[in-house]
Amino acid sequence: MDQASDKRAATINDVAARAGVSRALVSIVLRGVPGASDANRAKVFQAAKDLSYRPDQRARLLGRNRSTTFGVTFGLRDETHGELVEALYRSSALADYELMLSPVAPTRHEIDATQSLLDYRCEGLILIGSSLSKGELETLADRVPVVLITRTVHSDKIDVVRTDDIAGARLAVDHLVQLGHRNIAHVHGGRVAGAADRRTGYRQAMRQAGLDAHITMIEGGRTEDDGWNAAQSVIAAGSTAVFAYNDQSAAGLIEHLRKAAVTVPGRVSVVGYDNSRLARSPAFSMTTVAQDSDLLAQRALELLSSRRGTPHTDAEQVVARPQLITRSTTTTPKTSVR
Amino acid sequence: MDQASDKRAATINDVAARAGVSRALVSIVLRGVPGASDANRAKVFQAAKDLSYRPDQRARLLGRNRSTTFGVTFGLRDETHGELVEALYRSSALADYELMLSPVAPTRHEIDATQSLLDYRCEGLILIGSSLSKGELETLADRVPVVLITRTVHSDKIDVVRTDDIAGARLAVDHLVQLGHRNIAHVHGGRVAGAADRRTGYRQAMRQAGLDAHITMIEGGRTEDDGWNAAQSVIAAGSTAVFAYNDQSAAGLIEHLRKAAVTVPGRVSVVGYDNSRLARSPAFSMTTVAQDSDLLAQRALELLSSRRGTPHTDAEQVVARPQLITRSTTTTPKTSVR
DNA sequence: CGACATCCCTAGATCGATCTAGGGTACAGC
DNA sequence: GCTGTACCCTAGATCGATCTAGGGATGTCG
Repeated sequence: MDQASDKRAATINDVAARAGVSRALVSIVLRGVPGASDANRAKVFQAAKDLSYRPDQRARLLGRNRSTTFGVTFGLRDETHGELVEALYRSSALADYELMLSPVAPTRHEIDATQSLLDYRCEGLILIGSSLSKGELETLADRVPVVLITRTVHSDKIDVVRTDDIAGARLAVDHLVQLGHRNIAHVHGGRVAGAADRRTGYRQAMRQAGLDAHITMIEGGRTEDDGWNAAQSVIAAGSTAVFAYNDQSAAGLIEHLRKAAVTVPGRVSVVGYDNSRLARSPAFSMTTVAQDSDLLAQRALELLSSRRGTPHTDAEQVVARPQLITRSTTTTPKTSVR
Repeated sequence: MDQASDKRAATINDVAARAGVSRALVSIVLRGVPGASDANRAKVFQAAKDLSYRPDQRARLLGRNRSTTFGVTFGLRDETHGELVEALYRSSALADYELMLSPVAPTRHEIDATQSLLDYRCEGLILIGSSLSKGELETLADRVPVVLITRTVHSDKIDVVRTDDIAGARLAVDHLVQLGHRNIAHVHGGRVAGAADRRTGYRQAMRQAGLDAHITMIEGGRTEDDGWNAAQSVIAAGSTAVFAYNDQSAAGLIEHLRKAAVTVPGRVSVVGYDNSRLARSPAFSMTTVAQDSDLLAQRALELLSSRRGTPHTDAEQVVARPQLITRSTTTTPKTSVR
């Protein structure tokens, strides 16, 4: 009989009929707003339970334009994005927000991903590591509040929540300097979100340590492959330490160095970035710079919800402090160079 | 003026007014169904373009219960799930399906993930690597068509699309056998989806090669950590080759072996599973067994769309052929054991 | 006892689309 | 000229919720 009866799921009308009250009262009770007697409250709850009623989100969202649904774009291939998404779900469960996910992939452009979220009339957009242009971002921001995580942009329409990547890079380099390294190279991230700041931080720290002459920029990227490909240049440069754009590229780099019989950290120390699963895993146990995903997620949600309904006040930049996590891919240099 | 006017997005009424036709005609034109003159078609398209109109998905879905929206659950931490999701988006773009994503994570149980999809009244569910019980799956299947990818279950209510993991495991083992290995261990996946079949395939292949006596099961799992932790047992067992549950655990294993000065593939050959980014990357360049994500995705979508409206016919099991990809973590055994 | 506030509840409009049913034209065939 | 038949178009119901406005009760106070 189950198969026959549940052709359609129970609606609010079914619940109202069973409880012997009006549709509106059911809505009142189930939303938990005042305006119903205890007796009726109980009846409605019971009826809803009996019918295992769950409100239809499509209708609920359509009903009143305060949807409390935020759209999130993220890169399917990017591990750290996954961790941020997790953090967003954690935070949104505490508050009363619904999230809607829209992935970005080589075959799915970010602009399509955001469009799909707008089609559902999300009340706000969280873009993780966006690579949209400033113009595209502002067009979006004209329609709906937008918060960037992990990426920054100079615009008074767009809030940004990010880690201080300059400081993060400096933490990494300072750590290496304190260990005694001088030939410290940076395998950078190219045009990826955050890469510019990490380059800047690297340069600053090197200069402050009086190591201007040792500044060595090596072409890299986001992926293991990019790190792998950078290894030859690292060896050629005679570096005793490397600060990599992120953990993934650091991992590829380490693999290649070890394969070339350049031990890590024996001959070369490596610092990653993100404290991703890879860095935490005993397989790498990588010294790295951690971003506080939970904080970033929470602040992003707070910003969005504070924007709802309000007209453009000035955009905010929330900047979180990074943290160095020392593990076993860094040590003192074996042979003092120069 | 932009900021002022677009407080609300354009609706179908706005388009109708601007084109000087009825709401219904706009709907007809924009859905591309017959029943409008060329003249009006042009007018509607123009009006829609002028207003940069995009239909409201909430309303569209609510309108008629043929929603063509399929829900997808996937593990945020699982790389291969990401690749399947990508493949699903690729396939669904060709056909006319919308996908709605719902992630599973340590803090977000799969049952919540599916519930959220049902709240949007998705017309079908695609569960990637589900770990729900048969009972839970069947409860879902009573409400809406369900297709499992990567995981299997014996039920006439639930379609399954998967790779033949038994055959995949056999490919891996046969490859090692042909290279001359005899002490071939299996670092298995525990209770993870597909793990049982891979164990079975391993055992079958070993027996057929007359290697019953060398069957060695080593506790593993899905992650790099699991592979890392298995390394000691592999060494202790004196294996010259390992077939791992997946690429991630293979990667952890390889790391640990190399760290222990057990060269790969010099002393130990390793075969992974999934042909994930990790396996493809030059950092590992791993021999592995590939699943055809695009085929799986396409078949899953086809199954779901064929189920729409139709009552339960018998569930289907689509089984795809795996493919061995030989790279550089396998070679002939250096020292013939025994 | 009438005025007024409070509390509980419901009818009906509304959100923005789709779909059904039926109303006009225009043209062909008898 | 009448009927039939395409073809094009629209009014209005519908989906399932929320929200507004207002209608009884009941109680309080002068």
